[in-house]
Amino acid sequence: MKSNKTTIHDISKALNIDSSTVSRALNDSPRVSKKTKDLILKKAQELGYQKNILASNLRTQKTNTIGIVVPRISRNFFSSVISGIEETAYKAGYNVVIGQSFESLEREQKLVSTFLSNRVDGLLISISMETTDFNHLENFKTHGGPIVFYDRPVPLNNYTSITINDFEASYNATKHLIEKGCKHIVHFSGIQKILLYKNRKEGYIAALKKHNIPVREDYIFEAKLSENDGVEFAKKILQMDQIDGIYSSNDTSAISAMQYLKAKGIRIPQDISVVGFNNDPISAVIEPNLTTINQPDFEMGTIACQQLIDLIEQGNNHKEQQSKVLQTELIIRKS
Amino acid sequence: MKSNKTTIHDISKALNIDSSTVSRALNDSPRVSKKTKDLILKKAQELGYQKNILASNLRTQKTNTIGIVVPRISRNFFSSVISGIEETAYKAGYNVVIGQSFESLEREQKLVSTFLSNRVDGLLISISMETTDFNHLENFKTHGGPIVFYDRPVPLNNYTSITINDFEASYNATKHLIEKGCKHIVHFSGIQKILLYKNRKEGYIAALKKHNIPVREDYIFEAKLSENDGVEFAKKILQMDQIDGIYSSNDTSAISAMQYLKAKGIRIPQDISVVGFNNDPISAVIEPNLTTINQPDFEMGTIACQQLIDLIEQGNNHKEQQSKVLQTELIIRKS
DNA sequence: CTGTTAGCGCTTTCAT
DNA sequence: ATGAAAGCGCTAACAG
Repeated sequence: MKSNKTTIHDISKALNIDSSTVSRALNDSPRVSKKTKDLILKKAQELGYQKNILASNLRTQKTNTIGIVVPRISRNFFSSVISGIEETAYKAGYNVVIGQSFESLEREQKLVSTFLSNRVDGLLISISMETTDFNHLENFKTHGGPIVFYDRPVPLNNYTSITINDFEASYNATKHLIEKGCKHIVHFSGIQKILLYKNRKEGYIAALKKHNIPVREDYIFEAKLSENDGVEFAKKILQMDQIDGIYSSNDTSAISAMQYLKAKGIRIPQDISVVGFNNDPISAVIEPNLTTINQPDFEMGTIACQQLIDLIEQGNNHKEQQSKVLQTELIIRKS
Repeated sequence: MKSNKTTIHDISKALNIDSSTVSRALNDSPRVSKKTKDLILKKAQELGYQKNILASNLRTQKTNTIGIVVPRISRNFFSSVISGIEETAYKAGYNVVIGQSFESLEREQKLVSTFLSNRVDGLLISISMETTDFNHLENFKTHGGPIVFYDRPVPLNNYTSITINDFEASYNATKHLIEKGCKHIVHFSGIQKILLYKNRKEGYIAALKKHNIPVREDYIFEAKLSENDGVEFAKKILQMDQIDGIYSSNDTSAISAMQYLKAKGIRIPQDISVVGFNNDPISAVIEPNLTTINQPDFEMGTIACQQLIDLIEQGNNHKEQQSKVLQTELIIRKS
């Protein structure tokens, strides 16, 4: 009643063919004659046979499963990445299991440990904002399987990672504002411990320097995690006179800033240009004229997943790690 | 190198204790003395032992894993439900695997079949919009394990389901508009084959009738799936004179309608009241004054998951199915 | 091309 | 309280 009891042995008995042959036939091995194969397949169908993957996995020491660790699936960027991963994984015959870290190191460690005990064949991970210690990942690599990092850069060598060229994206965004004539550009940034924000800030600064615009520390707003930061940012801006451009590399605070302004009935003046680092449709709705930096999210998923599969399937052949840096695209919306 | 080779037999040999005792100790069985238990636990730690779940699962015929089928994780409502599920599942010692159907019946069938072969202990599913045939689910129930449906109602008996009282939510939303003085209320609806939209439409109609307001078919806009429908809706509204209220039970088209209007620079006049069926922050941003129907998303996840776990753990004791209908809450934003 | 045999690592009677 | 032994269902040498 409970379970689908038909096993290869049932087929084996019914047909008087050894179970190993049945197994081979079911796996479409070339070492079985077409005749017996057909016979077996027919019988299998008839008995409603379904392979017991647990047994198969135990035997082969392979689960054909990829573990994904993601900060949170509700963020548009990440859910697109996941879709890209799924697509690639399924095509290659892999399943995926997803776990959310919710930006907590502790949860991330638990997830990785769960994936390890569940013997996923490899790991795709975008580290949490809290993650500065990488023991759990080193451990997974030694005892579990290959790891590919996506989106958030890590200060580690000998790992494959698929990231976005944040520096360049930031540089271009800032350059875009400068070319529109902006001279006083505020930058919404994030905690500098996180490489991503650091790189973006550096891109911003580089663009200013290149165009001989003085870098003013009071134009750089560094958010912690909370959304309150956005409100603070908005208030600060309102008190500043000369601002003619905003470049945000931090969605969360930018959105909350905009919401705050909107709630107050304040519109960002037309003569202030805004560029946001954002794949979320919400930003386009708040500011239809916002120029956005488009990140290749789905593509990032496909590439990261493909890399991981390559690593899994080639075994530990000491192949060189092949990290990739993807480019972004500046989407300029017209009013 | 590849795998964490330590097994219970290694511990067994190292300590000259039978592997069965080791197994018992590791599972904290009361039938092992505290002394040997401590000894074994210490050794296990020392050797970096990690249980091979695959073997354990094979033996026990249980994976401690719950399969979740969701139309798409990027929708805010669903990602909240998932968070609720995860929370409950982890607390009870279950893992979850998530699969997206992308509103396609075919993908849904594949997912369910994958979950079946992977021997998940039970299934939580919100069916795709295409799903009118339920064989894959009947099949899962017979050969796999219990199923709990969440959010989207299904025309099946003998299944547990956690849904929202769409009729009442709709009724209340419409009533709210009527009480604000609206007499010409447009309703954004969806395909009537889908029970959810049908129930919502019925709630809308019931409220009108109750208050002696004529039901006009030309006020009911039925969307297919595409976002274009929203644009059509917006255009229609612009051509109608008397409209003083909008009640949307269909997020997708409502949002696209609003985006269209916004892009055209048209604001919904203050004298038109809008109620939306929406847990998505995007709507609040588009229309800060929008009154929304708040659905208990996270809670739905916890309840559905708990129900499923109960079903899994009680076995097939023919316990009655306990479906639940959750209530919504009308969130009235003040200008 | 097919059969024999052994075993993946764990759990679980059944003895003792 | 512990040990012996069997087996979950599948796959993979190795023979023939």
